[in-house]
Amino acid sequence: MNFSISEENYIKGIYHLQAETGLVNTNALAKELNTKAASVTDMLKKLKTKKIIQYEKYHGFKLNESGNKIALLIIRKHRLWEYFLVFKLGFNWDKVHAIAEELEHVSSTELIKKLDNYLGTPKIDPHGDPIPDINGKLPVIKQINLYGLPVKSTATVSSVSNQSSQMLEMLHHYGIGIGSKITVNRVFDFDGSMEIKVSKQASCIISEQVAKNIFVYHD
Amino acid sequence: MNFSISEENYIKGIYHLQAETGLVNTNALAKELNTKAASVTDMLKKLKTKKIIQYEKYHGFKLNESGNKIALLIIRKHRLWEYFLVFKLGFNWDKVHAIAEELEHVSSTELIKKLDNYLGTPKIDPHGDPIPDINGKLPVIKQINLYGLPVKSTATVSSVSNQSSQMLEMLHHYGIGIGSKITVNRVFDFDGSMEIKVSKQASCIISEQVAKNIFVYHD
DNA sequence: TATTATTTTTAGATTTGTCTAAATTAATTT
DNA sequence: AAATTAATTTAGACAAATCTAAAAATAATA
Repeated sequence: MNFSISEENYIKGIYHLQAETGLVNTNALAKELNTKAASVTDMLKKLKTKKIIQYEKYHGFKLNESGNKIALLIIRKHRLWEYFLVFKLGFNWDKVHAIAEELEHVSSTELIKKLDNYLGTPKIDPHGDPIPDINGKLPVIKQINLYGLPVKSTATVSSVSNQSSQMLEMLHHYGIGIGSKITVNRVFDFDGSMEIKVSKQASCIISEQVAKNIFVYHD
Repeated sequence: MNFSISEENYIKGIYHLQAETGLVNTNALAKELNTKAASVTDMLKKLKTKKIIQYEKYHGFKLNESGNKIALLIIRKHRLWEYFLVFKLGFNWDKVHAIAEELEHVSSTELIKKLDNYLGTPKIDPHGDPIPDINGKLPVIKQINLYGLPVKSTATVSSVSNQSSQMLEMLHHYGIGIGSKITVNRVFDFDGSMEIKVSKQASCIISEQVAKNIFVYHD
């Protein structure tokens, strides 16, 4: 079945809200999509006839199985485009959302297949969110602490627990960001500092404290 | 000023038709855009109030100066995306038009700036059509015959005069396509055949006849 | 030039997505 | 449990883009 851009935005909106609350209510979705409750009700009727949602008047709604799959495939497009914008075009990760909102509605599935391949089928987007696979399955990403990563092994940065500006400044200095590939060269027993290699940069040394705030996953 | 996707498509349609005939007529544009004459008339009124076209009822229409610039900037987006699809994602050049039709309506100008830079500001798209610059100026491309290209100089393939399947088969064998970079190593006086290097492939030899059907431009 | 044929425009309807205001249902309080 | 408040839906309107059918203007031809 085919969906309009507006329908796709509603599906995505429901997906994000139901993750938090199970059943979604009209006002919440209206707020999420910057629209009015009456518009939401109109669209709910349409999505119900298209058999994408479970919906009882006055009693909330949520995506059904096929609705969820559609949502995940839209999110897949969104996150692949974000990855492209950041790691190929050089955008900052905080500037790409609005552009990806537009790109995600380009319909060609062949395009997304080739884009995914071109990017090396990444598992995580520049914000640290997992990228659903071609079947709409979210990858299970075992995040481990960088400090626990064995010497000589390589992993990808997926999140950072401390989001303070001081921490972000450090990370920027070391050239570490979500998606960076990190290899541990050695750990110094004296103070727990680690010598690591970030992507294709020269090796550097980070403190135990910094390492413990960085989470990575094996590819 | 902002334009809807539909308005952009009309502007582009007028641009392409006026190149051939000067003034465009309603039926021709309706055919070009797969729509009805009445719909065209409606849109013409709107484009006239937006001061994009010159239009006298019953007497044809064409883009004015600002209309032309808008058209060229849309065409710029279209051709940059086509270039991306072919040379980065690996699409065949004959499969990319429909996808670029969608991508060209993504609105971010920063996106196009960065895409252009990422692609190396190409001057010509995979179909051999020139790519307007950031100001909507079409590059003037001096096409010269590959056979006349001096030894040791490099140029980019822009078009092929013989489009027969036999010719295309040859070009495919040599890995030559629109956009390929060709360096002339030497020319054999005996039969006029040329030793050339195509992009990053190993050198090969093509006949004078083949060379004379290939047109290139200096970057 | 008068008539016919073609092209273009107008008038009015349709679809999609949206809105406001009023009505209905559900939830909360007294 | 009745009254009040909040959430949701309905009714009806609107804008954008499209269409069909009819009217008007232009072009072609006898």
